[in-house]
Amino acid sequence: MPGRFALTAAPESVARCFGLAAIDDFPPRPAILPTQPIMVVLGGRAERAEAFADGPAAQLVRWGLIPGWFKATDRLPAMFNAPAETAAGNPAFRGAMRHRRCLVPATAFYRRTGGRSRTGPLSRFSIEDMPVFAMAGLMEPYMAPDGSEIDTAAILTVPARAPDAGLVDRLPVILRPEDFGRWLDCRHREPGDVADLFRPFCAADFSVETAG
DNA sequence: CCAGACGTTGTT
DNA sequence: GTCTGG
DNA sequence: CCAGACGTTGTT
DNA sequence: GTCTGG
Repeated sequence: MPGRFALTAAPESVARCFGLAAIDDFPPRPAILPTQPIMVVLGGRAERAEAFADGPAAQLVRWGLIPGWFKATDRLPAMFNAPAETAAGNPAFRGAMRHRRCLVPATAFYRRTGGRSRTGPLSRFSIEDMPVFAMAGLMEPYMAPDGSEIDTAAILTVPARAPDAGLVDRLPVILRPEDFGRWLDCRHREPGDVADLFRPFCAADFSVETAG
């Protein structure tokens, strides 16, 4: 449940990690917050019916998924995370889970740690042998009342495993490069075919430092 | 059948 | 849109 | 997560 | 301080 993450790698580095044919330049972003634009990587035409590009492509979307059926008069929901355990059946995430699974490139994410009081220190999580890593995400287009369409996204989370339960309650789903293809292939893989990917790294797999 | 709900995490 | 509760 | 508002009434 | 909206 990162409520904050970072993407400070160079654009070429991100392009290489995700097999992107092209990438727009972007500045280092040490503190990315909900409702801000985030980069997502989606599958190409072979993997996704709505895709334009041949291969995986990056685009910017609003961090905070708005279900397509939300009415303008409703309060905008702040769905910046989605619990992976129930996402496939949840009306808010169901369509995206089936048709618009994506990757969210990051170099670190932030969480409060230490007990259930949730008043612990802010900790920075990174992965030593993966300077750029991928969080599993869901993308959903939203048609605004004025006719403009904005693309939105949420990051999937899972409960921390037993050894980490005292440190953090939930962690984002992190995908390994060998699983990118299967996750992004919404044409041939249904939610049930990718549910095995919903396991967190163990906190021991992260480098955790106190952060401001 | 219709009416109404449908979501997250959290103390920078 | 789609599911649940009444 | 942060930024910004923070009023009125009401009585199963 | 605490809630809401983004």
